[in-house]
Amino acid sequence: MKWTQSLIPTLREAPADAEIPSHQLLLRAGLIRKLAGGVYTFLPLGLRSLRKIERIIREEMDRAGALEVAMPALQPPEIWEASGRAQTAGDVLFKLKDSSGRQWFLSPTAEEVITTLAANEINSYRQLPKNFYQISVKFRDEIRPRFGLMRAKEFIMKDAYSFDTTDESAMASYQKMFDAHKRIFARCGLQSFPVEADTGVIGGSHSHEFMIPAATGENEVAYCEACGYAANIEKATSGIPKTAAREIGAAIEKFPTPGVVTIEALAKEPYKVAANRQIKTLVYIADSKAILILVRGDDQLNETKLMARTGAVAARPATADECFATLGAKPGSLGAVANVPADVKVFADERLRGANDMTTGANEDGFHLKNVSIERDIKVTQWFDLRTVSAGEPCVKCAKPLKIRRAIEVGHVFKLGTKYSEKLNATFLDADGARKPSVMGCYGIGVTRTLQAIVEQSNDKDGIIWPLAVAPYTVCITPLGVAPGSPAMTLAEKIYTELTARGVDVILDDRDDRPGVKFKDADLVGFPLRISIGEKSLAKGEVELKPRNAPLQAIKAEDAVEAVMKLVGA
RNA sequence: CGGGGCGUAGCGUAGCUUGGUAGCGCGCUUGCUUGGGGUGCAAGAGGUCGUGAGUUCAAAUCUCACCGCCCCGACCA
Repeated sequence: MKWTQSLIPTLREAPADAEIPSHQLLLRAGLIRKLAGGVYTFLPLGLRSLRKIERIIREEMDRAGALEVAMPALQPPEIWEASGRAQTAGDVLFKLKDSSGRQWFLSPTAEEVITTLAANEINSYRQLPKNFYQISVKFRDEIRPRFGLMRAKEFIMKDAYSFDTTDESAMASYQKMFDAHKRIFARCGLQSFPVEADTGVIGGSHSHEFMIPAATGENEVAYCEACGYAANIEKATSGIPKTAAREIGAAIEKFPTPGVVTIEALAKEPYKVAANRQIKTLVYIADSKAILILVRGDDQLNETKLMARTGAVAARPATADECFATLGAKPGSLGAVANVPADVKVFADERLRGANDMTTGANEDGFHLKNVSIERDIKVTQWFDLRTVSAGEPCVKCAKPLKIRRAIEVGHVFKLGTKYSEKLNATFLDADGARKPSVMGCYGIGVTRTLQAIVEQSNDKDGIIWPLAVAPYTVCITPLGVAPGSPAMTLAEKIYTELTARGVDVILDDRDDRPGVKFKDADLVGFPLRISIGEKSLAKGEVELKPRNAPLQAIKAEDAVEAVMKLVGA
């Protein structure tokens, strides 16, 4: 490709609405343009990288035995009603009507479609296991599109779905996909790491996310450098000890705390009740019903755990009015010792089990209770792990201190079990003559997000640094004069032709611009290799080979093609 | 949806407080110049100041509504 024949609209300055480096660079290097919030056009350069990522994905999925299919983006609501997700995932669904008034959903994912297919086409254990995948545009009515391609309303996703006869076989399919994902990200030049994850609205029992460490990531990951434990903060647990039991305290005592509505205030003079000796009482509205949650004063509730443990589909903190209606007091004086209505469930964090000598709200504004023993004085409906781990807590596996860092989620593998196959009748006749539901798994990669994650992970002050495998062009040839027939241009075209013939992606910067402009643009776009051809070095029979991430080296003009071939490993 | 901020040329921005001629840098066009890290000079083109209403002799500027965009939170590949 000749530069002047492509469209590479580089920008000196980043558009004001781009916040993070990768988003700015994708815009500045002329790879993408925004059409609307969360909706982007891929320009020629951006599309080339995208296609290379897709190709890697296809190769690895095929290698893992998955079968490529193409499912419709337009999906009938009935299958979503059947799976139950019309309600649970309703908020992200783009809904539209055709001219006859019939409703359709735009596909945010395809469990329902593939399970329907399996229900119709798979009848025998002899046909299993099977794994289907596709790479296609997905639509999600994201509450808040963000950071360019990172969270978009329309994006490209690879989604794969496995069907197995048994749990053990399903775990093997899961492991295959887990390994394939790992290889895909490695081949894209990404440093990824898998973490244990919550299963969310997709459901299922077992799940890992593939994370790319990045300060701008939307996820927090707790990990242990000693033993390798790693989990999304939404899922992570730690080996932190339970609250120490003390000598049996005296009877409960109510004491006035006028104006005290925070843990911190109660921890200060004149009360001096340490946060770890307080019980924090939270009122949540879970699926329209009030529930109470108890965590230690110095702990934070983990809402994802709350939803996962209680099975709630939607949960939010109660408003002050709702708290008052439930317990007769406002936030700041809430407690679970007295005045808890019989139909309000009380969920307590495991760390509080056995705790005594605790202080909590009295359900009377301006009063707290002390000498509370949680098992004696509070009717706990159920105990769960509900707290959020923090850095420095002992690892659950090896007790070394955990660390926490931010990361970008680029892939997610789930073991689904029979949730969908049962609801959508994806059953098969087993060797024993029994009809059984297939055991499923699903495996996603955010392809457009992966593209941006690569840029986020690999850039410097001058621009993008593309890994070889996913660069829009591998080599940029930069003649410093472009007059037709000039020595530099003639050699540039010769090298261009030879490299192209040998299967290397080359772009020839034939713009009649000053060298500085061309160098800056080549760095900004981030081509892995640049060959500069100018009169000075040409006088010595040399050209310059400049890897994007390594020092420049002068080489004999006639060695240029071989030198490139060696570096691209072809 | 709750909270915060912003909409002026392709990009970045000044002007708005205190109403009166829309300005700058980059980019673009033309000519000359320069020619190994965003060359210099000159001449140009490009704007219904997000949209609508209101106040006023007069609105980019003040008021209201709407739309769009960005950031923090809930969502997630």
